[in-house]
Amino acid sequence: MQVRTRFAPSPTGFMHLGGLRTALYCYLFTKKHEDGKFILRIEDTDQERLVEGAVEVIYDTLRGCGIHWDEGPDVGGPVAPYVQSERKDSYLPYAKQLIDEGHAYYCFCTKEDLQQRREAAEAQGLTWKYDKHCLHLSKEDIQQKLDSGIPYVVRQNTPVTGDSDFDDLVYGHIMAPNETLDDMVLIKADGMPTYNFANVIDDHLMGITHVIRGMEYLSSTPKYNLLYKALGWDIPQYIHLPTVMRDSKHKLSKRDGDAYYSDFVKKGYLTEALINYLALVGWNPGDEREFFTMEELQQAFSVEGLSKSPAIFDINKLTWFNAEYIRKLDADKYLELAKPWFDSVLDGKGIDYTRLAQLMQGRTEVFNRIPEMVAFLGERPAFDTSLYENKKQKSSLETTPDALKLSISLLDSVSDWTEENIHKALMEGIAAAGLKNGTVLWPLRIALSGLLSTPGGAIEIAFLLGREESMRRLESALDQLA
RNA sequence: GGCCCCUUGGUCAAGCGGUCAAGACACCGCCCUUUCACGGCGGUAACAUGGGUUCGAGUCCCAUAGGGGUCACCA
Repeated sequence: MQVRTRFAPSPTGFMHLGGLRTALYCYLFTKKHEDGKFILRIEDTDQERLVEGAVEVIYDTLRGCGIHWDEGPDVGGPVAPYVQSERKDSYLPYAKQLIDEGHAYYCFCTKEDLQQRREAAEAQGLTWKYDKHCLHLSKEDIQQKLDSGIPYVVRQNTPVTGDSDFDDLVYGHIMAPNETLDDMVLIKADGMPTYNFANVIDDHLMGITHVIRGMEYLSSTPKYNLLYKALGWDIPQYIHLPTVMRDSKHKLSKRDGDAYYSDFVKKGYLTEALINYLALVGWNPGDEREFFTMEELQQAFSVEGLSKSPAIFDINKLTWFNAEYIRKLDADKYLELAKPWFDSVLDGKGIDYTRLAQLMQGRTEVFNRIPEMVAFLGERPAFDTSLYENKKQKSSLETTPDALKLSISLLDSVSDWTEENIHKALMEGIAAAGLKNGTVLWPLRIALSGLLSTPGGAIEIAFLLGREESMRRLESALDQLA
C-alpha cells in the first residue's frame, strides 16, 4: 500500500518550530516508504485570520529546510486543489449526508445562547457540553428556520453511551467514553467547515494513510473516528507527536520571541543545525549518533524512536549544534555569512576580514554574538588597568610599563607587518630581554584590546589592527599608566 | 472540574525482568596554551511516591502525587 501523509499548516505568517518538527517527521516517515507521497495542504478555513504572504512563508521555510512535498498548491497533484478554501464546496454535501443519516444536525443556537447556558452550567460546577438542544427540533421547525434564513451551524451527533477507542502508533491504545465527547461544530455559520470536519473529509479524499500531528489532537481523535465510521470510510493510522515545550510548564509559544523558525535564522542559527537538533527533540535513532544530514535522517528515522513524553526545547544544545555546524563550514562560506555581522561594527575600519574570519570561525556559536566579540577592533573599550595584573602570566602593574615599552620598540622594528614577522620580533626580543612570554604578551594584548579575553592572542590582534593603530593604542595605554 | 496523555540526572535521552542504570548538552576540575575558544582527560548528578506480581522490577499491574493536553462557529 502506498503511504500518503500530509502536513497541513494554517497560513499564519510564521512557521512555528513545533510545526516544523511535525513537517520534518512527516516527511521523514513518508520517505522511509517506497513511493510514499508527502502532501502539503493549506488549512485556511478561518477567514478572519488570513495573512498576506503567509503561504509563501510556508513554502520558503519548508524548501529552505530541505523538506519537499510531492503534492501541494503550487506543484499540483491528483487530488487538487490543496487549499481548503478552494475546496469549500466539497464539505457541505458530506455534512448533509451526515444529517440525513442522523449523525449530524442543524443547530440554530446563537453564540450568546451558548455562552449563557455554558456559564449557567459552570456556575453549578457542571462540565459544559453542548446539550443537543437543536437535535430535538421538529422537521417542520427546522425547515421553517432554514427558510427564514436564520443562521445555523451543523453539529456532529455524538453517541451518549459506549466507548470509542483506537490505536495510535506512538501512544498505543486510547479509549474514551462517548459521553464525554462534545457535539462539535462541523460547518460554521459562514458555510466554511471547521478544522475538525475539513480535516476528516480532506484526509479521506486525499487518500491520507497516516495522520501525523501534534498530540493536542489526541483527545479529539475519537470524534474524528466517529465521523469516518458514519461516512463509511477507513480510519487512517495515527501518529501523534509529543509536545515541544519551553519549560516544564509551558509549551514553546509565540510570545517567547523564539518559537519561530525565522527568529532563529535572524539570530544566526544555521538551518542544518536547527533541523538536526529539532529531529532529536522527541525522537532518537536508537544509537549514539547525533549528527545527521537530511539524507541520514531519512535513513535513520523510525516511529519506534518517537517518544511519548513532552520534550523541553534546549537552546543550549541547539547552540552547541550550531557551533559545531559553523566549525564545519568552508572558510569562504563562513566569511560570507559572517561579513554582515563584521560590518555592523567594523565597516570601513580596514580590518582583514579573511584573517578575522579564520580566528572567529572556531569561536562563533551563533552569528549574532560576533559583533560584541570583534567590536574592540574598531574601537578599544575603556578598561581598568587592573586587567594588566595576571599572576600566572607573571604580569603586574609594575612590570607592565616596561613590557609595553619593550613591545613598542620591538614592533617598531618590524618592517613588513605580517603575523610571522610580528611573532618573530616579539619572541626574539622577549627572549633577549630574559623575560617570560606572558610578562610581555599579556599586557600587550590587554593594551591593544582593552579586553580580558579576545578572539586570538596579542600577535593576531596586532596584525589585524595594523601597525599604526597598534602603536597608537600602545602609546595611549602607556599614557593611561603614567 | 470531566476526559485523554505523560513521569530515568538541570536538559535531551538509552534501557524494553537480571547492567556497578549508557551517551550527549550544560556545569565543575585538570591538561594543552601569550587570553578566550577548540581539543584531551576526569568529575558532580537520575529511575516521583506507595502498594502489589516475581526468585528478581527503572522495566509488568494498581493507586497517589506532579505535569501537559483538551473541553471554541481557532486550527
